[in-house]
Amino acid sequence: MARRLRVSEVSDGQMGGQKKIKNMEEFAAVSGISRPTVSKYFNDPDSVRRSTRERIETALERYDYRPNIYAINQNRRLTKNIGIVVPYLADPFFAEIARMIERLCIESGYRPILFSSHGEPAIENENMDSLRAIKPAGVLMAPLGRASDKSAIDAFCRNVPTVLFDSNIEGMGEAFVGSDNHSFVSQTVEYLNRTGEPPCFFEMRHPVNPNANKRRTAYLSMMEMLGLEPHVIKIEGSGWGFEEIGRQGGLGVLEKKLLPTNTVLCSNDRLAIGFLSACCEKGVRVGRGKGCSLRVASHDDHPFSRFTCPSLTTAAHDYAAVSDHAVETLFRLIESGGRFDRRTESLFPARLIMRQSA
Amino acid sequence: MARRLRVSEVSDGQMGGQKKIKNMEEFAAVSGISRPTVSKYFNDPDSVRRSTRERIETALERYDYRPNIYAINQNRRLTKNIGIVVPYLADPFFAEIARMIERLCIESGYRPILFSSHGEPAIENENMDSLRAIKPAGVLMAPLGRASDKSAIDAFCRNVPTVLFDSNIEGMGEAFVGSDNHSFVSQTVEYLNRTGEPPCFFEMRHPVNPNANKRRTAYLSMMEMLGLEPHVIKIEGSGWGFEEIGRQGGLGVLEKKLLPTNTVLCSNDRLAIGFLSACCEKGVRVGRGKGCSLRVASHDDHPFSRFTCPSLTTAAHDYAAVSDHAVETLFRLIESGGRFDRRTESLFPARLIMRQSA
DNA sequence: AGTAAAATTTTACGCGCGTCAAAAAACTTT
DNA sequence: AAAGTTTTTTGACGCGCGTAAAATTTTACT
Repeated sequence: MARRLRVSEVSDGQMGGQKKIKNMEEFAAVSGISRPTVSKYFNDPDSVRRSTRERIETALERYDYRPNIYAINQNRRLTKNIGIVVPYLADPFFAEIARMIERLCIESGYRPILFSSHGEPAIENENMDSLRAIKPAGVLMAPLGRASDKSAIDAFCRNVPTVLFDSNIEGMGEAFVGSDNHSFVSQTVEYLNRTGEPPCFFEMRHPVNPNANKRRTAYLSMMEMLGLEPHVIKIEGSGWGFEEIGRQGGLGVLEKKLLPTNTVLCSNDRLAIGFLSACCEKGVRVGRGKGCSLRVASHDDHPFSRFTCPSLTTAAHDYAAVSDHAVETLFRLIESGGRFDRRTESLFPARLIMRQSA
Repeated sequence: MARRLRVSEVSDGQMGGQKKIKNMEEFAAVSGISRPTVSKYFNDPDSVRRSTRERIETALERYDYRPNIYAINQNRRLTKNIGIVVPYLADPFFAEIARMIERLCIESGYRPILFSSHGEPAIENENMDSLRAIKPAGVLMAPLGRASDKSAIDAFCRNVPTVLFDSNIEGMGEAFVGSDNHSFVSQTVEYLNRTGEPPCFFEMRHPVNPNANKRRTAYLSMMEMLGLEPHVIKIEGSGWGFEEIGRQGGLGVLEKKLLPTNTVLCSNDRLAIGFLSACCEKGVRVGRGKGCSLRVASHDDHPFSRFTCPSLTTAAHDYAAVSDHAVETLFRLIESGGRFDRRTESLFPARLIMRQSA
């Protein structure tokens, strides 16, 4: 009854390694190792003796067996899954950062699983439900922000080891990793002020993302520090179609000539892309050369901002640093059993990218 | 021994529904239904009597229990997972179509899982490995194209019910759903020719995507049909950074004045975005108005093409039709046991979007 | 060679659920 | 009310693997 198979019994005669391995039992038999040891090998190849490891790996080449992931996850207390949640995957910024995070997870032997909330709180909640179902070792989450169901996120973070990134929600998750908005704005404002008229600040009246608020605050304090009068232009619109909102808002201020200066600092690149589109439509030449009546700058270094007309001067995220540190923090969190003694916030500074628009 | 728990034994006294349910056994106990019947309910709520269903759902409200997904998938012969593979998620076109496909899958009670190949064949192969591991009911795959490891994809499609979309690989997968490239090109060429000089065709010398070849062929046959002399401009560059490739190529042809006509038809929008960026840099005014020396059009209706300067005239995919039909085809395939009698190819026509660039 | 330490094998149980067959109970029909 | 039909319950097995304890083998070391 269930006695262990011996090599000779499962040998495939003249087929030479064509036998299909159904489970770890059979694979252990053909590799001449006991199943528990094989199991140990798959959990950590270095935990078995070298000669054992080599025998397993030899068998692995011949029989291509892979442990059933569902059986593994059912029995392990912690899976190797890592959830990644971004608010809006159609934004190349998030696609890019998700890509870097995925790669780092894979390199460390984890299985990243990517979710997008598509800008909708209901989907964000669904994603958290899906995440609970897969019992991840940890989660890296960039929340929607203002629209998020705060209590749902809070409850989630209490159950699942979570590191927030990009967009901070006070007190939630075991840590936050993001960009230092003050660094972004101080560099753009300083540069614009040094090379021309001081900028007005162009943003949505009801931004979905908490970074927007920090950027406005930073703008105001920067202008005060420089002894300049701030001007904040708030445009209408809701949702995640920032380019269109920026375009409509841009058409509005250009038509009504509401701009107090010849220099516009947009809260983020996607808004700026829309604003530049509006300038083009209105025949307003943008840039710092002669013949140009307007300078436009922004924040984020969105993948497309290099290709706007004119190319967009902006403050760049340190994508690599943010994703590296977020992943590293999550790994530390997992090793600490899912809890930190205190919540940490890590902010990375921006790098000014000077292009043609300002 | 393992005798069934009765309600009274698991009642939580005065806590009123706070007891944590560990498994289906316990949930069956508190709902007063046997475990096999509860199991049946979760597989198909309509397969149990109405009164039974209501008792289960009442208990569900009080105790929020969810079956362990790993145990389910281990025992079911077919999971409810559906794999979605796109070649490059940082391209908003794919992010958009992935979003639509995800939604359709969820609505039908499946669990979509999204993978991006990030433009690299090695990752595409890794993704197929990951997909095998999760034993999906079916897979919707947009392959990399020319760079794909064809034999790996072929082997994969033989094991897993797969529908290809966007980019066709002859004979692989049980079906293909995509756009009709001829429809795209015939509309743009016809329009450009009717409203001005006939276009030259601007493309990469070694396009990664098979649609590019079809578009060139369509351009040539269209020009022949109209009795016009075709001009194909092939630019260098490799990889998935199409905008930068288009920009470099654009700078090249503008500097060397290689354009045979004042009208350029780009193979795709991302190339066109780069080309427009080059025009801007070179001070070439693009559009159909006076003062403009160049017209530019393209194909895809990329999410950003509305915001280029000037906005891009292009031929739009029928995103909805392609994703609808791809998902529907996959569901039919799953119901047919994973095989079709013959491979079908479904192509959807384009819609011309006239904007400012041509 | 002898002994202790480390690694492996045996043996056995458990995870949470799908699924089956037979028995019991609940509805339906005339 | 009896017979027939549908649904549920009971009891049991299996899925593929993690894991623990005890027995055994291998390795390292004095």
